[in-house]
Amino acid sequence: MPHSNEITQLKALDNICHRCKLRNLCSVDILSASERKRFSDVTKHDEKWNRGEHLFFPGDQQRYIYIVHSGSFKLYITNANGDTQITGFYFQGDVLDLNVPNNAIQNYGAVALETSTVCKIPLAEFEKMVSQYPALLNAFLLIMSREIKLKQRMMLVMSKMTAEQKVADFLIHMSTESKSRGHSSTVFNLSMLRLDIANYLGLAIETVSRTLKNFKNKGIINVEGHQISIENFKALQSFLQDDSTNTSIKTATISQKKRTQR
Amino acid sequence: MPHSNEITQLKALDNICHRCKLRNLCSVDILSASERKRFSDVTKHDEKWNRGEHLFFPGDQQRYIYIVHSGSFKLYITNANGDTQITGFYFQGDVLDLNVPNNAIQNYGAVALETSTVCKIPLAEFEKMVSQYPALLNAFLLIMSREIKLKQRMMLVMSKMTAEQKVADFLIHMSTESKSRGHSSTVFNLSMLRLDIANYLGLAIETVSRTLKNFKNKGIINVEGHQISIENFKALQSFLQDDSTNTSIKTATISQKKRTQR
DNA sequence: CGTTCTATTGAGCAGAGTCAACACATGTGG
DNA sequence: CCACATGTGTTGACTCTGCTCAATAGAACG
Repeated sequence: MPHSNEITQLKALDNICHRCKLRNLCSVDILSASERKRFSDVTKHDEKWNRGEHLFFPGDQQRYIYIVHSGSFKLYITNANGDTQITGFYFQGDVLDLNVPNNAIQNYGAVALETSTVCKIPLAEFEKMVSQYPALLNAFLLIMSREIKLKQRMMLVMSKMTAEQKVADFLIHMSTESKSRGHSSTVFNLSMLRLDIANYLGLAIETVSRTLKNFKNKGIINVEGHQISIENFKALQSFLQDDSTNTSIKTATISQKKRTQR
Repeated sequence: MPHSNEITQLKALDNICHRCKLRNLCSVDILSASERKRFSDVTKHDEKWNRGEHLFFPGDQQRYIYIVHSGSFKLYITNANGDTQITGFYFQGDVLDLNVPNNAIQNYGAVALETSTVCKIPLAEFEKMVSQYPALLNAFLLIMSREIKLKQRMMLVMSKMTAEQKVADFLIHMSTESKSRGHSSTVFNLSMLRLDIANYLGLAIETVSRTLKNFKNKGIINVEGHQISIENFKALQSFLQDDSTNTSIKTATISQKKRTQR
């Protein structure tokens, strides 16, 4: 293959990968041009998944690492009882399933929340590359570390927050995610169902519905189906603050702190 | 240094590290003799920590990886409000803080639950070794992957289980941990306080106390302070099973399934 | 051997779950 | 293109688990 052709390909690749920004492993910042070329060659680009389709199932033997190129996915685990717990939502540029050692069987599944595209890299190839290009190791570590931190944080959210706080925290989180991808931090789309939000936060779906309504009535947010706009960001944040000093919109609700720590 | 001397040192090291078993990075199975020697040289062995002392604080800049050699630790995170959430307990052979990229500031702390000893490895040295010895990468991946899985599982525990189920699950978990270290799976010591258990599971301390009492009254466990013995393992497990088909000891309690999934 | 930490026990309350009915949207096939 | 079915979301009424408050009892430590 002539050299000029490779350059052309690489430019096209950069064009595609550009959208994935810093979370993407083949980011321009991390790898050299030749490394990227190698990466690109082993990657399957832009495969399409429809809403509700599984990227992979619990019990599958894992052979790929997935990078969300457009759209969104939910990750969930199940236990012996068939209870399921959504453990995270993944958007453009996020990396799925980095944490499964080669050929291990993962116990979780991933489902598209809307029409989405992913790039996938064979796990074996990826591991080969990690040992060859030390620059990758850091990116790798960073992603897994981020994953652990997010999960630890969710443990706190689940055990220490009231329903109101959980939903407020979720909206702030989604806002931040939207912003970090160059979109609006105040107006965005919740691609997941109310049921998914409820499951993720450890609430009943009715509670999520009521809480959103409540926020809307107070003028803190505007919500029409899956379309969300945050009208008063500070009010949302104030739900997460403790206590007494709280001068927030909170009117009737006697905002009682939840649980455990006294 | 004469060769025979190195051999002697290595034997002594193996003797120490033997206890750490498979979770330990310097395990005999993973590294060659020379690699182990190198590892040993950069490791500070067997430093002692008393109950209540911090191995590290939230906000510290991380410079070491810690391996629990004896005793136990709790890991916790805090948020802006000062709420704390215990995210895990760590015992002999467990690796702490593998997931923090070099020089990053971690947002969690670790506290000794009893008099304990740890080996510590400078993070920089460790990363150097990972890039040199590919065998380490796998061990590394495995540990982080295990960490993520545990946290994901705790999300499910916290959002889907009743208080009774949480405590039952915790006891089974502790039993498994004890067994995996070559100790008894039925008689063991809970080195953490009731408060820690409660915090970890997202319960009030009173609820933990009452649930343990309840299990004791039913003859499922025997508990005297921190000393636990499990009298009826199957009964404990049956709390985690769903439903109707449940032929467990559960007598009066109308065992209602919790939350969300219908 | 008192002081402080930790754990137990009881009483009462409320946040959020369950159950149930309905509303709205989307999609499918006759 | 309408009728029906199905999936999703909202709202109301009621219940219950597990939290809060409070008081006391052990353990541990200096």
